[in-house]
Amino acid sequence: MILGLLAIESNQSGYEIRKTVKGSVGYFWGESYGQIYPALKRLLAEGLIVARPSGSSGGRKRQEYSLTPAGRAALEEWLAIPYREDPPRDEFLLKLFFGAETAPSVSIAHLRRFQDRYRSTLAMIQQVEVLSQERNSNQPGFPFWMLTLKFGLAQIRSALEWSESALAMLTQAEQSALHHESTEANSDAPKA
Amino acid sequence: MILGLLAIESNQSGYEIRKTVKGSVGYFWGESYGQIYPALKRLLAEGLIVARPSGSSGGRKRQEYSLTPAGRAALEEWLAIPYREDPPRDEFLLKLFFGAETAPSVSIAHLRRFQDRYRSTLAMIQQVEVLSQERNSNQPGFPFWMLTLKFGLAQIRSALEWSESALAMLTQAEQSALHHESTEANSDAPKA
DNA sequence: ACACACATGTAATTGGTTACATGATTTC
DNA sequence: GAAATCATGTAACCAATTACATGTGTGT
Repeated sequence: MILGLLAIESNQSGYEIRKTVKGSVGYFWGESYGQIYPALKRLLAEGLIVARPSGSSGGRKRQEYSLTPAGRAALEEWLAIPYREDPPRDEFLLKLFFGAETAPSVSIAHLRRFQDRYRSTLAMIQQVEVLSQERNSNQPGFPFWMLTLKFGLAQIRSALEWSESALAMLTQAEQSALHHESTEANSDAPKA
Repeated sequence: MILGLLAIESNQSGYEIRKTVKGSVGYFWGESYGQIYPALKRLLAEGLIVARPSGSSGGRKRQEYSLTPAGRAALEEWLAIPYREDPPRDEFLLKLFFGAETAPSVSIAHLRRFQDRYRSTLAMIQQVEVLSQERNSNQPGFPFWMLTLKFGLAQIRSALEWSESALAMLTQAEQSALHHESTEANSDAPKA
């Protein structure tokens, strides 16, 4: 990822890379500082990037990195390797799968959280789309960036559609459960 | 996950749990033996499950596990905790994102691989759907199982749709690239 | 006789997060 | 002068895969 980002724009610092990530590949690839800085050192040691101190624009002294020819080659080599997908781990789906082992309200809460998150990432991606179209449409990578972005949009939209029907089903189930309860406990006439 | 599976069906061995996983939650939650057996030991030590040796059905002597009341409580407690999503890491999208840094054929290859995989998981899930409808439709968990399954179906379908248009775009780009090459090198009249 | 499915486990290694530590510069 | 942002890094810890190790019963 670092090599790729430096290929698109060189002379970035570790801090900057982290920020660039959040604004571009962030929704399908995240890295922490604890990952980036050691990685930069390693890449430097392997001669895939070069460092250059730069007049501290912000706070501390800052290192800017760029690709070396070897780094460029390593990037292309890596790109050609078939991607591997690691075993999926979706805690949301797992909890939903076991929904029958607990109260319906629990699953409903998960679903609402799911919707909230997806709605906000949808908004974020749409914003990135607009900004990117304004500023990057002339860059060679642009078509590919749009491709990944469109993928995200499609996935999120289908997820949100699904979540609507899922939520409808669950709230209905909860209603009938409450109804059962209240008719059963009717003779007690509870106040709260 | 183990607690959940044992809640649905008790008296399962580690080996069996692994198999059950593959046939049910497999496409959104995977575990390896190196994860399951230590976890079973830990759960046993914590008193959340109990072991009982069972007449070796297959090869070696076999341990069957079931939930204890404490395990049941722990499961419900866990289900109530808001799910957390860990940082996404989609190598496919990352490689596609950097598509402009390499030959179009590379990205096309990734996309084809993507389609192949998704088509086969689609087929698998559809098969699970049919089997589950035949055999589990009376179980209390059934509606939730269908929910997660429908989610998978929706995601895969939208991914495949997207991949068609993406592939169309890339093959077109490759064609025009080839065309350029041949017209540019026309005076040389290459044979291969 | 051989392979395959049943069955359980461990060790090495990797990959990655989280929290901590530090500190300068800009902005309010 | 406080807070936010720029900026770099390390250490502790955890989760999880992979490969290895072992062994039996069943079907062909």
